Amino acid sequence: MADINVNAALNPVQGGSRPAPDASAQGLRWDIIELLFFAYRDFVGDADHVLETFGFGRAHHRVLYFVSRYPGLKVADLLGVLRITKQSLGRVLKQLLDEGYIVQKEGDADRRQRLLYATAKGETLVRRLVTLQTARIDAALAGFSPAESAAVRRFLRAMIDRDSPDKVLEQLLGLAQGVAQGAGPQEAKE
Amino acid sequence: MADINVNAALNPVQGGSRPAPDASAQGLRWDIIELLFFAYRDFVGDADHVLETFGFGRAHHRVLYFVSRYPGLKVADLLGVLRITKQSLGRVLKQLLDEGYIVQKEGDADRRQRLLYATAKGETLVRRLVTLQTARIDAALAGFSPAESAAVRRFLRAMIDRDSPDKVLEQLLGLAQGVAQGAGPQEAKE
DNA sequence: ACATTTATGTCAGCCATATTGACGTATTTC
DNA sequence: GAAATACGTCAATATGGCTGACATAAATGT
Repeated sequence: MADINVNAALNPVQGGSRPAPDASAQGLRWDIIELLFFAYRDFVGDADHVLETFGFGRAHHRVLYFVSRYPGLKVADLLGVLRITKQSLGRVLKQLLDEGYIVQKEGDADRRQRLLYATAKGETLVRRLVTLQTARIDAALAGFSPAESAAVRRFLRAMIDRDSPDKVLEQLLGLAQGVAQGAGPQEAKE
Repeated sequence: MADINVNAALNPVQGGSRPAPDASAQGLRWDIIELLFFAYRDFVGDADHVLETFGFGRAHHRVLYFVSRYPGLKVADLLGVLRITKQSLGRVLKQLLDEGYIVQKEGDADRRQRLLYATAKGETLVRRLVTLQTARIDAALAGFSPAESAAVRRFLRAMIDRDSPDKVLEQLLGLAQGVAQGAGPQEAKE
């Protein structure tokens, strides 16, 4: 019933058939923009549902995820990666510490640092979330040739700012692809 | 200086070299998960900067975008697409109406409906944002063969929930790929 | 040794965006 | 005429960002 009107209205203008009023859609990537929006929405949605049952939000997820993935992360690094302020991080981090998902350890060389590590409890939750999201990714990549999967990866990598003020994670993404060993800031300079 | 410690800590554990404490990382897609996070962050970041100068946020962007792309969208449809509540939409939509980016028209068949349309002013802003994001996508896809681009698109499509309660946009995504004409809810059933 | 810088934490308050619940109003439908 | 629908809105609340200010401990520089 409602569907009748829905369908009447729901023909995308720009990428579709109509001549498009003003400038038409010269080479604009409406399709990919939209696909990214929905893909990401559903991708994070997987985790959101689980997190809700823990009384956590996306902020907790991001913090716990990166701490788990990069054990010994400094608070400052985390701030750089997440691009949020100390104060914003403070709240969520405190919760994760209080509830035993993360622990802090004094830095060896620099005792001002509070290096962050996920506890077993934290690792368990992260793994659960990663497993969920992996299932979606696996399903999406089902039937893809190695070349096609590689193309997807290359695309995502190329979508990321190279020249960002991150320092930290941009290097990590250089690593994340397979360089894993060398700790140097080389590579990933396109 | 800080980089020394950074590099010491920043070896990803799961996908990397270490044996990984507990379960190891059996087939988990850490890399793609991370790539998606950063890719999306930077992708929406493009628009965020522009929107800031207009006093708008992401919420405004999403509303304006979909109204522009699917002229005549009903309020209820928009709520379904964005997955937010009427109240949340209300504020943002009111601003966009007040400032002349969007107009409402009574539905022909059903005069209770307020069909939404972007004004020229609204279209201009949307186009600017889409152009920005298109530039990033174009850059990312530079040098991709048609088959590789297609793989990227297929991946993104496959990441989206098929069985979602959206009705609306899931059909649109069926359309968005090229079916554009038929208004039927067929296709895209994997 | 003392001053400065750095790494971190924290207090207080603000803003944007989301939520739920309740209610109002016009319009369509049964 | 009653009920359901499409939409708007009021009020209260939560989350996750933000800025500014200030505190403490440890490292660093002169």
